[in-house]
Amino acid sequence: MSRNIIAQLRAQKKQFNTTENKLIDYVIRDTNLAGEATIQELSVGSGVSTATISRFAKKVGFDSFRDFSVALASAPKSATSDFFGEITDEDDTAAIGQKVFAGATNALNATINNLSPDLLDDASHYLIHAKRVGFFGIGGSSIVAFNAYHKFLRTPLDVIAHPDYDIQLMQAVKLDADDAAVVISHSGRNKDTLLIAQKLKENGVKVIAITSFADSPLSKIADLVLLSLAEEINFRSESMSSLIAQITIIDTLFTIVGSQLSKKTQNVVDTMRNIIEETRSH
Amino acid sequence: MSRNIIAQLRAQKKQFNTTENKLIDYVIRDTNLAGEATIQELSVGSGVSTATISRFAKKVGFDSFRDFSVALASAPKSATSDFFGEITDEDDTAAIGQKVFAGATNALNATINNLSPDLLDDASHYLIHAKRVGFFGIGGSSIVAFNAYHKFLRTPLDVIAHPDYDIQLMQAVKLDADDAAVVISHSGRNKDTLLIAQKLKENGVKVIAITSFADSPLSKIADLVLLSLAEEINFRSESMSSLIAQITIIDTLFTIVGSQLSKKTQNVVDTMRNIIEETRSH
DNA sequence: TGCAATATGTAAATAATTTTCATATAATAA
DNA sequence: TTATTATATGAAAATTATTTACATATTGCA
Repeated sequence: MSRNIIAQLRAQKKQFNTTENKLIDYVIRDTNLAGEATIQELSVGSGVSTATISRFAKKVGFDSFRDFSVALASAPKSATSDFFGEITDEDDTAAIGQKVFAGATNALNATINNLSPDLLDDASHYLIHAKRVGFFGIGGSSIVAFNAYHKFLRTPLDVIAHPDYDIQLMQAVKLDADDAAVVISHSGRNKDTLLIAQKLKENGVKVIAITSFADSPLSKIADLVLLSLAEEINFRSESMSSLIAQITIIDTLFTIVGSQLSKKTQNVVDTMRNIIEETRSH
Repeated sequence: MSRNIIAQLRAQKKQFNTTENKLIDYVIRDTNLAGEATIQELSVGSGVSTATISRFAKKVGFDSFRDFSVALASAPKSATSDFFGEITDEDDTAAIGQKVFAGATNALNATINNLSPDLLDDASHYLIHAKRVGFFGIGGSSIVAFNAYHKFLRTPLDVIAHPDYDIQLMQAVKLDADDAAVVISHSGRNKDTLLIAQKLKENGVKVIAITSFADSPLSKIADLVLLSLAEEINFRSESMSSLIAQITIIDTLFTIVGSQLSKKTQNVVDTMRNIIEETRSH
């Protein structure tokens, strides 16, 4: 019972007559209400008799109105919509928690739905074949860049990163056409970040941008853009959720690169993980 | 109708008697089937009379069995389960991307479903009323701690953090009973982290732990534990997803603290954001 | 325009659900 | 441990919801 009855009714409106479309319109208008209603309530609301509704349910492929009703109730809702929205002064702790987490979940869904596997393939190809890989980001994005550096240290790739802008700029200037860079910026418009990207571009470095805006200056400079999407509820929540998406894009690249390297890489991962990451306290 | 009736029934099994739990078990075993069944079918399947089922529906807060049935039909399915699993050598780029993002999404859902608003209230109370707040984490968790520091710099709170273990230890030793600390560790067993937590505890600092394991040594030391949950597919993916959950817990605390402070705080946030975070390139 | 086919709604027939009542079970007090 | 009281359960009666039959209205075709 995973068919989406609403999508089906929308697509097939032309195949039904006037009375049936009266019912369809009523059901589509408020699917939640329709899914909870008895056939009598639906009849009063739509102006179609219960007998016709019963027949309609059979016509669209159900054994009974009851089965049709179940399909309405289980039709996909717009995900997490009840808890998705701007945090207001009236929100208590539970509501704030739900909204922050819903924002992050929606950012993840939006981002993966937009990410092209071909772009991911190209990006991981750049990383694997580069002599050296640099990760760059300013402000909040420096945390993503440093997290990326931290993760890719576990691969055989030669990677560099630094939290300070001045040192990032010096690192960028020293990279050349044999290298690759991942430049991370939520807006894609930060002046310092753009200067770094510009230097990289001038040196022929392959530039992978991770940003939220496809038409930003950073996207125009980059050879390849991976979008980290987040709903624009307000600026504060957007950049928080976007950071979650950025980190998960890095995780994905790291996993793809790891998967495409040899079994020896797996051993390096295990060994370095044990040394650096966690040591049992016994 | 956004309540998750299955999660509710699972959480409240202790509040029901033998016959009622017979019904609950039957319903949980196959929620899809139960959502489509008439009360008679459910009675035959579960061995509970239709009269008792009708009463049970009212007991758990519905007006009628029909409404209960609708709730079953519209209960959330296991999110993105089709793509949730271990990354294998046969996975192509698209599958890897889906699985990494599904792992992150599931971590977020598991974490928010377990987070108690009372605990969040207590944690934000500690933070707001502390003279100074320190964020501590080693290895991958240091990134979460530094991200937290970066975010809470935007609040009027006096906050400290440092990526190096030696300096974190020195900072911990200097905190006292007027202060609060957030200690972040995925496993809750890292020796360096535990030493820091121990020093904090000895000094009477209020310790908030963010960890994935409720019965870890860190949880035992802490005054308050916020769990960052992630399915244990394998160690690598679990700690990646757990980091996403940790960051989102920090985001939630930051938002709650911000919401509980004055409108003046909002202005501080806006001003500092413009100065530090992003500058338009024109 | 007229006729045949199809659709619709009312009402009767059937199915599903709720409530009542008698009995069983669990909890409590002596 | 036993007796009493309170509560739960299921069978059956009462009520509500749904489907189908039938009469009439509407649509499509020649």
